Amino acid sequence: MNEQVAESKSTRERILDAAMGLFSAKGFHDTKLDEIVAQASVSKGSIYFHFPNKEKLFIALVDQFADLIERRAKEAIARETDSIRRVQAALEAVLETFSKYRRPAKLLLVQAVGLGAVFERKRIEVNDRFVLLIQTYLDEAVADGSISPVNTHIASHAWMGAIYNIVIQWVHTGEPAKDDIMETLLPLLLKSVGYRE
Amino acid sequence: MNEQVAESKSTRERILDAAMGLFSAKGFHDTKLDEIVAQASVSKGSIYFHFPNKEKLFIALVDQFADLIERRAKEAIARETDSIRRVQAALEAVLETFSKYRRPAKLLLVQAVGLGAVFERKRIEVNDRFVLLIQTYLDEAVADGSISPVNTHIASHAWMGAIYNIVIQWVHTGEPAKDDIMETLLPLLLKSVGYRE
DNA sequence: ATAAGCGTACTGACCAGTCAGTACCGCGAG
DNA sequence: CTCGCGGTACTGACTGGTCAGTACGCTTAT
Repeated sequence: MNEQVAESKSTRERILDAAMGLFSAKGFHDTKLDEIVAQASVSKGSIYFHFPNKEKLFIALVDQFADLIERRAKEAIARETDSIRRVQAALEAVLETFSKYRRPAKLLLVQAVGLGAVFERKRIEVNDRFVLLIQTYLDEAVADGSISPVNTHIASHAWMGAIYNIVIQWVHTGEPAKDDIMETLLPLLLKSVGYRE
Repeated sequence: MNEQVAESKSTRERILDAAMGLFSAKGFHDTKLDEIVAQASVSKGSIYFHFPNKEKLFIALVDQFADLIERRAKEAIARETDSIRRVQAALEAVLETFSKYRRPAKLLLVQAVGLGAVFERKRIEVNDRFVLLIQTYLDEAVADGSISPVNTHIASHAWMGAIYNIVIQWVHTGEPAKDDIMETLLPLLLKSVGYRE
């Protein structure tokens, strides 16, 4: 079987863990492969056995976390039927997931920005995935009259930005606390599209 | 005199111009000093005469643009007396300046992120400058009753994020058009803190 | 003269990526 | 059962290109 004994995860996982820790803390360029080698207690060749290059290793981490967030959001949405509650549930799920996984959050929101063209496209792709998700349910909410008509495309981009910046702030300073975020940001976003609770 | 003939700006400016073009398009790491040398038609020695190193050259560009934005915002604020109109004027000025200077906008909002610790601190410093500016006048607006009481700290961070993300989107795709941004984003932000026009 | 301003050729540290080799396992043939 | 075979997972010393930064020299203005 491909079971591993308790003290040692699979090599691939050890690499991913170490890479996540280092990339999220120091960024892509300031993290040397040799540091990942040391941290993960694997050999350099081993990294290149599991990943084609440093860039793809980084992207694998981004994808992994983006998938998780999207899955959580969709699960939360599936649990609700009312359109405005779906929006709310998705927001909660996203914030919940970000705050639960601080290092991946930093990787996705900070360290994945400002690297070259390849990463740029990735970042936009991930961003657009979430924006589209929000927009779908905002449109639904407009259609059934829960909120006033707005440009939902701009609104959803604005929402993503607001969420990102608050989470980035939280990632760096630990402030504001998770509960404060939920209590302030959620109503703020809902009010921005004219929803009265 | 240190006047230059019409066709050639000062060397320092030519360096800054070329660096702005390249950094904003390709990012910090993907821009080679030799490319700046070629683009600016100056020598490498010349760059190192005017700037201590590549990093400081980049930071000089960031500072230059951040200063410009802050100046424009403060000018706009000075022209108004009513607190809510001040907030509005500052927002307009910031968006106006971003949309007028697309390349510097990309430099500040995209390329200055995800570089190492040094740049990180710079980015946070700049972000906090703007957040504080917004927060000051939001607090004023709360105090005089123009808007309902909210956590203005979180609100101003959320606002910055919303603005950033819309501008980033615009920087990449040219969409949404400047006027759409003004017409949609401004009311959206004001509504988010409970302001009724 | 002398120094600010600039040009050019050079250096050398750094680090992603390579590759020849090792360890170990399951499997089918004799 | 055991021996050869091939495949997978992994090792780590080594390489070679890249590029920020430097040394040093020439000019022109004062």
